[in-house]
Amino acid sequence: MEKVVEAEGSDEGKFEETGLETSNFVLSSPKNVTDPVVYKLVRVDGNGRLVPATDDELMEVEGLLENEKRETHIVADTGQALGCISNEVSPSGMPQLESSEGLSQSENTEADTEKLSAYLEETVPSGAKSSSDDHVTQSGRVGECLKPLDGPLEGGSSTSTGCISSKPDFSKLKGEICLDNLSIKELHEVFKATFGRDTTVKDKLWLKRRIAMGLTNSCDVSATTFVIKDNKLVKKDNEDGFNNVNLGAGKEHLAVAVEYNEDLLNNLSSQIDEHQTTSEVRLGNNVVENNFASEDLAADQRAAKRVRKPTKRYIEELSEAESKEYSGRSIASTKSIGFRPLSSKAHARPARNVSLEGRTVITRLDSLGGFGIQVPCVYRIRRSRPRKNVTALLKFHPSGMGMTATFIKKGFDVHGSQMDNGSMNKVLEAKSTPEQAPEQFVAESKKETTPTDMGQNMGLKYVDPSGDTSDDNVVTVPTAKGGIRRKHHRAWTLSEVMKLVEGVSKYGAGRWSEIKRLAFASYSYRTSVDLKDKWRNLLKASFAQTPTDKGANSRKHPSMPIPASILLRVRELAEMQAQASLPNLSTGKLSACGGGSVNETRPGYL
DNA sequence: TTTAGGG
DNA sequence: CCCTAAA
Repeated sequence: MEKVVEAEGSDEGKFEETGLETSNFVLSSPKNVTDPVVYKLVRVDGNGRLVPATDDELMEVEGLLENEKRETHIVADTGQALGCISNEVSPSGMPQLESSEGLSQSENTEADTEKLSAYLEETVPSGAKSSSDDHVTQSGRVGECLKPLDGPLEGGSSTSTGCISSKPDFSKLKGEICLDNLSIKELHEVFKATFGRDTTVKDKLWLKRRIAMGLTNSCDVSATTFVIKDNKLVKKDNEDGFNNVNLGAGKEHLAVAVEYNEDLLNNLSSQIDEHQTTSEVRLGNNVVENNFASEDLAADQRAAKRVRKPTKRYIEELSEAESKEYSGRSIASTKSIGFRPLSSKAHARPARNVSLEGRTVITRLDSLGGFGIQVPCVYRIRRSRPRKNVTALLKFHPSGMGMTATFIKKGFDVHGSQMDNGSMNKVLEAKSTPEQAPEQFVAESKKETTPTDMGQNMGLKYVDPSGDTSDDNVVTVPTAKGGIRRKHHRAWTLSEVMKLVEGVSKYGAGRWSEIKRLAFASYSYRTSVDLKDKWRNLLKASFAQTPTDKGANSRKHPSMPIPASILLRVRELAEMQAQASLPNLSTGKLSACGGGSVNETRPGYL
């Protein structure tokens, strides 16, 4: 808190490049951060010059920090809203926010997101960085980005809301869930029930927040007490009466310090989530967790993830992830790298382009504040089907590994230089599977909006906090035909199940690809087949277990107990559809065939 | 490519 | 979950 760092030229350049012209915002260059608590105090005045914050400003900022700790989420939210409004008002490409109130507000938001993205940039040395970076930045100033941002906002909640109407009940808690009274162990259970994965985090607050996020489909869980009712967080303290005035404070030359606040990160990740594609979303989530870890809350959790060491599989997936996930954004990222001051950064972070989704932890050597510091990075590796080519390749050439390695290495170097390797381009093209863009989601959610209880949760953005951070267990199963096939297992989270149920209710069972596309756009894993299988299982479970209501619930460990409410819904849907399809066919046939055909079916019985 | 069903 | 036949 005592350090005031001047933003680097590179950052300045970046902002200019990205065309930011808002009168003032705060820069952050986490690179210089030596202590994960806060940082960067820089003031920017109208002409874009950077001025190191003075001690006075520092004090001022400290005051603000107090506020921010509590109100950050609100600030961000209102800022968003404001941004939307002002953008709608002046869609003419005049993104400037005019009212002084609005100015300072959005300014703050922008600053926050900016900082966060900067932080992300640091924490997530991936190609996604620059794009997400730009994205966020733009969303702050250009209207176009706010639109897609608005859509998923509704859609996200709409999809999950419908089915949450049956509250997730953890057998112990009905209706109202009060996380405050739970022990850590209980919180762990709830956590698992909510996200389908275990956590080793022992921090109650963290758990509560996380769970609350999951249950409320919102990131806005920065309250200090956690009582969840009707999927909404009941806050004891400060009501929403707080009206975004406080922070506005109408400071033209505002120096804002941003701490590594969970709220901010959550908000950011949610914002990113809005319009980023899956992998980036994952990154966001990872960052959140990672950050928590850096706050020594989830250290062990991270440690758990670090266990697995890179294997052949890793290499394989690595290369695949690179080609598959990286492709879409790689263009953009290289582009942005192009106009970036220079790749001194890039050199500092060789791990950057390894893989967007890599879950494997790589510690990269980074220079933070002049010290060489090992920064653990969590990457996710895209789950993928085994590639026959690769395995074949590896079999044939003992050097197969080597090849793959060089391939990857190229990925490293690709950076600014163009990809000279034709084959690589080819791979990229071939493998590039542009994930379903948010737009689709938006459109869909718009037209699918049902008048039910959707409205209330409208504004809440849902980030499946467990989402992609959960481990994917890869188990190798020996197969008869000599090969060994890998079995990926990814526990279905409650939210996924709910999405699925809702998807089925909307589009009907059997239209898996539709459901996958529309309701699971953000889950790049979960193929339509997966959905189908899951539904099949749900069906089985619902019919098998509904009679004895406690069946699955009493069973503790086996697998995540699916809330009875959901099973009920499943059964209803199943029956509905059974009756929806059968009568149609039978009536059709009967009416068409008339009485003549009666004999054919069951002559003896009639 | 997507679905359905078996393993 | 994976695999595969059929559409």
